[in-house]
Amino acid sequence: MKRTCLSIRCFDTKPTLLPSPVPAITDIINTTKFELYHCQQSYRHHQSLSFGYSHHKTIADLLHAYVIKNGSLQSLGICNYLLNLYVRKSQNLYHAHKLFDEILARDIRTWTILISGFAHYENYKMVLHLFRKMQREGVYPNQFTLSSVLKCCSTLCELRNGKAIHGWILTNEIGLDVVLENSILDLYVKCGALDYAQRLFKSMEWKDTVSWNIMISAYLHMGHVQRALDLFLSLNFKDVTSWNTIMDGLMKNGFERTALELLYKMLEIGPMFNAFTFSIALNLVSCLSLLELGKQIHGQVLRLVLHNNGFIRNSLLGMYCKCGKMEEASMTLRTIPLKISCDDSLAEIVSWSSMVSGYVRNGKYESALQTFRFMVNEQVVVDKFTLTSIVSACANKGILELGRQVHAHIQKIGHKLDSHLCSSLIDMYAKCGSLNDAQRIFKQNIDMNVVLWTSMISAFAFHGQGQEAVQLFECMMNERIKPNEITFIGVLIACNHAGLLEEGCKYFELMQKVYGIKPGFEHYTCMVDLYGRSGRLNEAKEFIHENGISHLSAVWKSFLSCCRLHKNVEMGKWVSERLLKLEQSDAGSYILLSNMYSTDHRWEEAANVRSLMRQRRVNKLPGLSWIQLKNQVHNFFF
DNA sequence: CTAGGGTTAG
Repeated sequence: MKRTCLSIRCFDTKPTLLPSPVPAITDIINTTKFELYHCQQSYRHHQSLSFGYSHHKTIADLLHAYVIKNGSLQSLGICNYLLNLYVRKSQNLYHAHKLFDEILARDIRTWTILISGFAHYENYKMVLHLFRKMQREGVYPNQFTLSSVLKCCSTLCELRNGKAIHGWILTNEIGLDVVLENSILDLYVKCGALDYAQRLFKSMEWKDTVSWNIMISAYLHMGHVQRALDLFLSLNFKDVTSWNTIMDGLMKNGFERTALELLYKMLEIGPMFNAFTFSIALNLVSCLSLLELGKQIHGQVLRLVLHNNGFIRNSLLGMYCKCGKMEEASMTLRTIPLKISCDDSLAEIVSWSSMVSGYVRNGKYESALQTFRFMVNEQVVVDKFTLTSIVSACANKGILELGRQVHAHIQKIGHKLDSHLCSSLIDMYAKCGSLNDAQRIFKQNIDMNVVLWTSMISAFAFHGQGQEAVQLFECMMNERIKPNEITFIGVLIACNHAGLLEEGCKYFELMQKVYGIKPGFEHYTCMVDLYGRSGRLNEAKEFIHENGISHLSAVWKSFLSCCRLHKNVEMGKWVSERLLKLEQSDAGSYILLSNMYSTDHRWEEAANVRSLMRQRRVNKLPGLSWIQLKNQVHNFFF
């Protein structure tokens, strides 16, 4: 039975592979003899080799063997055909490269097939290597090779190489068509050379819609939103890409509402949506948390049978994750189509890592870890994206062992720790109590960014080592790394722990005056805490009024615990009245007040607060803690 | 030319 299936498959697929331009090969393949030979061979191949060995590959290999046997390697036409077969059908670039070396008389087509093949599989180093070799051998590149090489330079941000090629084209007077000029334009944009792009754009005789679209995306990449919008609006003819580009760019620059307006406008007067539009629309929906609109788009996606598109599926998944609908997200994940091609496998990896990060984002660490275990069992590729989320889950669950295992695993497979993974690991070791390990990772990392420094500063703050945290913060500013709002939260907490009132005030001012960061309620709470803990209750009160933050209950809670710390019961009473007005049903406020009375041995008043809680039916959730001993988690209630 | 996944916040 197996044999029949295989033969049918081979015969079925054969016609698509008929190499019509090369008569010699066509003759061979058309003979029954070859067909039989091929089927027998492929049957043997299927038995001896692991599954996944495609019939295309078999055909290319057999043809290769046949060609060598018959001495047809001299025929360039056959060689190029065979090379193309390796590149396009069997996707075996290794064999293609080997064959390429065997071909003695290579023409420009031979080079083009191989170079565009490597470009297609994003092996850009090889593309550049082959291009240089080609130039050394004195072969003149054509438009196809040039556009492959230019795409490669733009992906690698190789501005120097790109400029050299542009110069070479100009001096050798190669015919520049719009397509090639657009590639160069895009190269300059991707490398961030806006001035070069503008100069080229002005000098271009013919500009098509693609050229204009590239300029729109150029302005958006540089953050010149208004210029991009003006350019977009001034276009007489806007294609789908123009609309897609402007909406995506507006969203990424923080103008989500404008992007949404344009989406509605596009529906009314613009061109038909394509797959890109749906993906962008779904991302827009997640940014704005418009779940209902998202569901409508989901319906439309199903109606148009676009749900098998990897990008769209992942945008859907991301939308549900960001809206907190994990059930729906997991449903989307479960509908991965069976057909898995080269592009789909990446999409699948992205789907899984989105799912894991979604669980972590929504605080469902246990589900994240479960998904991870499932992935390992089912041999789904776990890459650095998934690992980063998993380490973060370990950090928040305090599971040092798994965290260490993941760290060891990363070292074993030789992954370089990038900054995201490092920050996650630092955070994990710090939260699991191993400050030394956190420090070791921080020191071994070479490319430093804000998040990395912030993680380490917070790690010190977390361990009560305020002085070290502040020192590190000073180092960071010396290195001219710009702190963000989260960095300042860490620094202010550190000042709190070390009782550094003056420094805290200094940094709070620095944040606003030098770095232009508007304080959020976390910063205000830290400051109130800082004043309060130092015993300056009146200054804390003044601070609250000066900054107009008396409506924030977190601020008053922090203030109240300071009153308890300094046994200022009268002030505490006054504060708790305000607090209870703000939040009638929050157990925490009652508990704080009652605790303050008990600290001062005013048992009766403490009991009154408790009975007030009962009257108002406010329940305190019991505290829960746990410890992991020998693979078993033990829970404690308070 | 345009679309998808990760880190820091007692």
